[in-house]
Amino acid sequence: MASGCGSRPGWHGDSGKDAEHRFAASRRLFGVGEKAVIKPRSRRGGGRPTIADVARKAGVGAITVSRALREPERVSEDLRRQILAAVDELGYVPDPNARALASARAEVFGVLVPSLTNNVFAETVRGIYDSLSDSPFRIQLGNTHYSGLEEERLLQVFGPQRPAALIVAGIDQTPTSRRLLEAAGCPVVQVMETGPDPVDMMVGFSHFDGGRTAAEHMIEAGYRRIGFIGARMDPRSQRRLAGYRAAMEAAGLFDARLVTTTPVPSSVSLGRELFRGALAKMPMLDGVFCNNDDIALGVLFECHHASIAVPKTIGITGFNDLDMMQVAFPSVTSVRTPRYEIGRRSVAMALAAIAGERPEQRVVDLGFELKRRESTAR
Amino acid sequence: MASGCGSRPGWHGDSGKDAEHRFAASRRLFGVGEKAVIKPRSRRGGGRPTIADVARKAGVGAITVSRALREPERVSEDLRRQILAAVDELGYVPDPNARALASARAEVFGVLVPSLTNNVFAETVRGIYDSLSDSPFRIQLGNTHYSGLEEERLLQVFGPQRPAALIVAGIDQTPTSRRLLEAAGCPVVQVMETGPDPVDMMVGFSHFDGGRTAAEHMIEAGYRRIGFIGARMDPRSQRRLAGYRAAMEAAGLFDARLVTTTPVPSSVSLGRELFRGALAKMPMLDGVFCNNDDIALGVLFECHHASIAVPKTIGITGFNDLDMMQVAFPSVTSVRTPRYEIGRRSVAMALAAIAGERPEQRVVDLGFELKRRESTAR
DNA sequence: TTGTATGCGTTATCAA
DNA sequence: TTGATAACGCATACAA
Repeated sequence: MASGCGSRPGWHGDSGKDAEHRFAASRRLFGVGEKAVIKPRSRRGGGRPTIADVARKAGVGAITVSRALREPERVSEDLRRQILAAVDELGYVPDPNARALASARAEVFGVLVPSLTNNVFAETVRGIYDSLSDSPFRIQLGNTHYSGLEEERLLQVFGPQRPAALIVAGIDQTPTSRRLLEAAGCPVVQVMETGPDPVDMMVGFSHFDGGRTAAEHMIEAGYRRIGFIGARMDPRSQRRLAGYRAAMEAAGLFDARLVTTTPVPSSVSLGRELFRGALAKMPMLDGVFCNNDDIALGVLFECHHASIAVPKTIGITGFNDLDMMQVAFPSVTSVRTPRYEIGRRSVAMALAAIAGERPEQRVVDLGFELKRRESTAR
Repeated sequence: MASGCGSRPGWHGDSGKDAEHRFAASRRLFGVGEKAVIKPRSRRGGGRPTIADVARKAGVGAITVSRALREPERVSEDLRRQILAAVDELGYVPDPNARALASARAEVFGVLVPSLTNNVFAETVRGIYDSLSDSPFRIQLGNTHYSGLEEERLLQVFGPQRPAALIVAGIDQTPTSRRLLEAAGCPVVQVMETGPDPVDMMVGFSHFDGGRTAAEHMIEAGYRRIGFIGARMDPRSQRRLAGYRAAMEAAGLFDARLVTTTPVPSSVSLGRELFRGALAKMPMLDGVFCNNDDIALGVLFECHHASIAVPKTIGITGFNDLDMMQVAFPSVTSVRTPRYEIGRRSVAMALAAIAGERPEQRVVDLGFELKRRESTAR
């Protein structure tokens, strides 16, 4: 039953015999029995001090305590000192739930990403966390699993929380998701890509240009039969492919058989497999532009296994420029993307909007940078 | 100012001229001006339907709606149908903040991990998300950055939210953190490691055993001067090192100069560097057990660069068994760790505890598995 | 099985 | 600058 997979316990289910499990027992400490002898004091509540306790101790009204904490400058020096002392002494911490209920705004950033393990999003999320770590804002992270429906569902869950801001990956929201984002009544930042018609704000770069730049580089380096290998093929990958295709067509080199894609999630081992398939299909391949660095690494390893010379026989270009690409043997050319900075910037923009500032630009393009390395140095 | 770094805008600051920014404008739609002509209807509130609206439409009491949603079996078929219809029609979604305030329990899992980009934790977190995705529980993720103080701070922030459960990485909490965890009044699961004296529950495996197993394998394979290379050196890495040392000492092979560690965060490029340093220090090294797979991959690449034969001249063993290890050239021996399953299991245990079930075992050891590959096949 | 009264801890409103 | 009062939206306790 505690197998972790398969059947899940019911959420509200018959709470069984509540054993002497630690916290279950601690629940009984509160007002449940004994029929309150004197005052019907708070039936539940965990004994934590409330704003009223602080107010009493400081000899002021509750609202003044509230103000002293949120807008110190609006409370006189004297009272502020007293209040802060009482807060300290009692160890008072405001209840975020009560606060959200009363103010109709939670100090929460909703963040929606398609994957938690893909380094690209992990880095972006890290940027968001780092930027918010010493702010009062919490983060509500949602994993859409690259699914528009999941995204809608999560947005529906996030909405009622009245988040202070929403950060979502991508620009291809479903109509329903767009409506939900617009109805959220808070700043919205679409990240990873730039594009027309932002819901509110955008931070990212052009994946089409990234793909084109990579392909152009390989063409310039002398490669001609350059394949495209892509896994997952989410909208951004599709645009990288489109950029690759544009470059290839401009050079009169495009051939549909050069393209190998799959909706299967990306991985190094998949990269190796796809490359073998591509090679079987087009033995005269002399280069590959990969969807991302994992795929590129898989290609590189297959070249080693099959004793294919890199960059002589096959040139390789990746995407994202993970740390390992510069250390690989040979080092691998890749397109460096500003994923951490995208996270930072998205928060900065949301924060500015929350503060009522009008953004200088609603759409921020952070660009990318081609890193030329040995794998394409013919 | 929107630079994303450096000075941050004040959180409560003078909200400036609130421009015609989209959401700022939408705020004005509500009761602020016009001095309510008829009834002083809700001053704030975003017009979203409340439980009272549903109750009215369904012709029942609010509490019945509440029950119909949380414990459907306690409401008659008829009413339930009517209520659900009204809910649908109105698009009613319960306010989680109000719910948390009223019930003194938020449907939130607090999750504390030391890193968001380290694949190990990313996988664990993914397991947690997957297990909770179709439950009513939200996830509050905190990044401790491998700092005990950060952990304390985050726990202090999580506490007042009254989370339904807390999942924290590691078993080396500071005394303060332990106190906070014990005072949380909810199930607590320490993950990644097993050990004595759990705060409440634990899911993981023995890193000491993992390190020892890896070292023993290399010794059996015929390696003698086996180095240890470790980055970050968090408590778990320390224990892996201890396991390695135990095995080496048991075989009479230990030498302090074989150990190369650094508190610097792990990366493939760092692995390469550390290995060069180790080799400079101990040229007769014939094998290395790495802290993790990133380091191992860096070692492998350096071997390629320096034309060192693997596994002949140098044997390599990694830790965690990332997908790429089996594809690498040569494939790399590694210790497979159940990180995703740890995430799943931790949630299952927490959920069971929430349901009042007594755990069969408070400490669950999910073990690990040594994957023998070419890199140690002498 | 259903409803009534009340409280959860905080902030908005408005008057002092 | 400060405070009394009334929400905020929902769930608990208890009665019917």
